[in-house]
Amino acid sequence: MRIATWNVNSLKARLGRVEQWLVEVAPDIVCLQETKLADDAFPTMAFAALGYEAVHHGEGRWNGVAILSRSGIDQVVDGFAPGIEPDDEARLLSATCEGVRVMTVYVPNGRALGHPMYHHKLSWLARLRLHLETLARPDEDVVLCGDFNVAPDDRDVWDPAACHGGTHVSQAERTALAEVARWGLVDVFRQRHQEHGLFSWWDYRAGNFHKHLGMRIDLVYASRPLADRLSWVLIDRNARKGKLPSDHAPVVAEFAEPDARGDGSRSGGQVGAQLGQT
DNA sequence: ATGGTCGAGTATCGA
Repeated sequence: MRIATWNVNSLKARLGRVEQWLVEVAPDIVCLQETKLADDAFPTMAFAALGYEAVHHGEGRWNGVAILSRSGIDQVVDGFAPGIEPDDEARLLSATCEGVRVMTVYVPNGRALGHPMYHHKLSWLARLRLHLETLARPDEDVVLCGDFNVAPDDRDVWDPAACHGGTHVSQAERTALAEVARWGLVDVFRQRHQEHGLFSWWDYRAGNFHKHLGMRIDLVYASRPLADRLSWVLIDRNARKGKLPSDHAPVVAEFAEPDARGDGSRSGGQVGAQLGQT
């Protein structure tokens, strides 16, 4: 089972590239973020034509998250589970696809340390932990993926000194993210690849992509039973290249079937951390 | 990166 996550930074602006990428990569399940669409503008038919059922939780101008699946979608929950203080923005969507509990998230950016939106971000991550506790169990197959707007550790930024004092790297954000993971999730990319400098997002400005000034903030968290079946995981840096790219690259993870071992044998050997290193 | 760019939408704001 191949699961992907991609912050597309406007699905309207990106639909052609997303369609082409789906054909090339053929994921079974896709988590999208920042569709920036209202639900009635979501391109359901375009995805159906490629064999995907889709659910979308959107609001219009900003945010917006979606799940695509080749094998059905049930038990859909928009936003936080009942009983948790609701989010008035469309940043979270949960569904069950082929026996896997799938959650797509677009965590608030935070703007600046100490800004009201920064405190909102920390509270949002605390509520995400409650959401997991409410909707899933760590001994099931659970995947939580998306744009977390937090770089989990210093290997995930180009220069920790240059980033110091900004959002995405503060101890409070990292602790809040670690609390989410402590529910019972593994960052499968970091489990498989330990090197510094493997990024999923690069600012559009100042040629940062070409200078390799980025961050790894797009993450695939899997519950232990699923993480134990990881065959390979990579960042598709090629999707950040060329005309009108998103500022994020997709992350793709392949998991073996439940009765098989995730030792990479199904992939025919070692698979690297990135596509398109140059 | 304190912004050189995008995408929203049409003046600026958010990332």
